[in-house]
Amino acid sequence: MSQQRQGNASGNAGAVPAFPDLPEATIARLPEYLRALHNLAENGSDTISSEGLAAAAGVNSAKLRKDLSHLGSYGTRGVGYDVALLVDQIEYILGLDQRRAVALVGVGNLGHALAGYDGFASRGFRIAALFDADPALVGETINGLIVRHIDELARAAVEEGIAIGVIATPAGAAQGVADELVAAGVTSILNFAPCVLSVPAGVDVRKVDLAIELQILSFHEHRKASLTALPGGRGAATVGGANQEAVGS
Amino acid sequence: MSQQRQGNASGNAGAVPAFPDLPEATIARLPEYLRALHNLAENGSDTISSEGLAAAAGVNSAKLRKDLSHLGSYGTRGVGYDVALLVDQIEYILGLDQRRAVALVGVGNLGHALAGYDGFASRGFRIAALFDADPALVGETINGLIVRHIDELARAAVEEGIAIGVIATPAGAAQGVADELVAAGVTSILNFAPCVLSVPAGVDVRKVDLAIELQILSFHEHRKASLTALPGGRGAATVGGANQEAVGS
DNA sequence: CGCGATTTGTGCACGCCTTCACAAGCGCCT
DNA sequence: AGGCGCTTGTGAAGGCGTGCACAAATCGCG
Repeated sequence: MSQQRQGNASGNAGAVPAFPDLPEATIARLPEYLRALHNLAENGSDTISSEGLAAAAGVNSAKLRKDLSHLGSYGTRGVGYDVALLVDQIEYILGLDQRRAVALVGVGNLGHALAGYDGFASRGFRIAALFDADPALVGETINGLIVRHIDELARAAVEEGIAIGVIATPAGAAQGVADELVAAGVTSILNFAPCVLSVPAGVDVRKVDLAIELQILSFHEHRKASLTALPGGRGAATVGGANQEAVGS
Repeated sequence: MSQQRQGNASGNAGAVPAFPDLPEATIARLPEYLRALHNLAENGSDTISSEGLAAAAGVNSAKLRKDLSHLGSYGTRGVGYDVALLVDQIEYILGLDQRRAVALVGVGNLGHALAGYDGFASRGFRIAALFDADPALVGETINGLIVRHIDELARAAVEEGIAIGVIATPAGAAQGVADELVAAGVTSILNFAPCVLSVPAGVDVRKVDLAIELQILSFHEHRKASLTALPGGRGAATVGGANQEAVGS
């Protein structure tokens, strides 16, 4: 263990410390740990055991320890992890120390809510610009930001240093918007439109489809119902574990 | 292959056909296939090859074939899959043939948008009731539905036959709402609040945290940036594949 | 009717992730 | 100073999911 990070040998002043390559599954859980740690810090905890943090994040402790060990972690045996230090570590790894600017395209029903969602601001992001193709929406002010026409995307992206784009348009418009985002230099896209996006290599896309989540739940409902209906089936109340399946590939 | 399903031996008239237990990963992809199939059906396609459907759903064809084979699927070698038949199959498995009633708790910023999101209605769900704890919001009409006070949840849940609940409250209120949902007989919960819910066995919880998705993208931005900054690092444009990572455990 | 082209369904191997179990390390108490 | 209890970090095993590559099956055409 004890990866680089923290005063690395080469006289290089901080920054760019030969990036550790973490398993994707671990990366997807880091934000969850971070949230739990922030809660703990607010409650005045200085240190936390893997058991305690795991409970707060909804995972088992072995998984948590292995995850943290991947980033050359700083725990003390017999004591636990230093909350403040761990927060800094994870925020650094996730690149949250720099407040990233996000462009949101599509301020219809869902986009409007996202523009006003304070969970972004409170967790390291700044919605820097809003766009829409509908002239009726352009000019409207949401949360102190003016909705601009999508044609201004390229210019605004450069001005604001935007690297992440959020697509909240109807499915039909999403691919076009994605192309424009990529052309404007955006290299990460969060897609709420129910469709597959095609983007060049080097651009990351994550998709969130609200209906799909419900459909997965519907499957489990269907399964549970068919089990209880079964002649010898044991009751639903005791079937299956209460697994808190989190989203994230 | 050739699982049960479709005229099973026992004289059982349809319904409850000894539920096949599919891998979770497969279940999470079925809704994606379903969406692609609906698109194809609208375009007038009668049959589709695994290659074609895989492209439309953004996965590789081997994976798609294996997924479909798990549900004792109906493809014809040399031809492909019957679109209409496959739609029926998947909708049956997902339990979408019955239009499921959903209760939405919390009609603040995000909840308001979810209440108006037509993607739910168009994909097999009916938002049957809206709830909030804030008296200022109770009584408001959204999309033809009146917001009720949360105390009415139990009664409404029974009346409407609600089995799925959506939590769109602040994190602090989420656990309490979850408890009330469970008490009202809800056995599946979609949680948008950034916190871990604790529920009894037999209740399924899926979590969607919008900020987490951004944080994962932020990590990749950070990684890409540190690679390009590296002395011998190859440019960002060719680093990493354009992997369309979908959400879902 | 037979043959070739095409596409499904799947056996198999590989790699990732999870989980267990335990040695190593640290602090505290005597 | 020494020992004891607690907690981390990790080696190893097992399970799950992915992707390849091919045999089996079906259609269309001559």
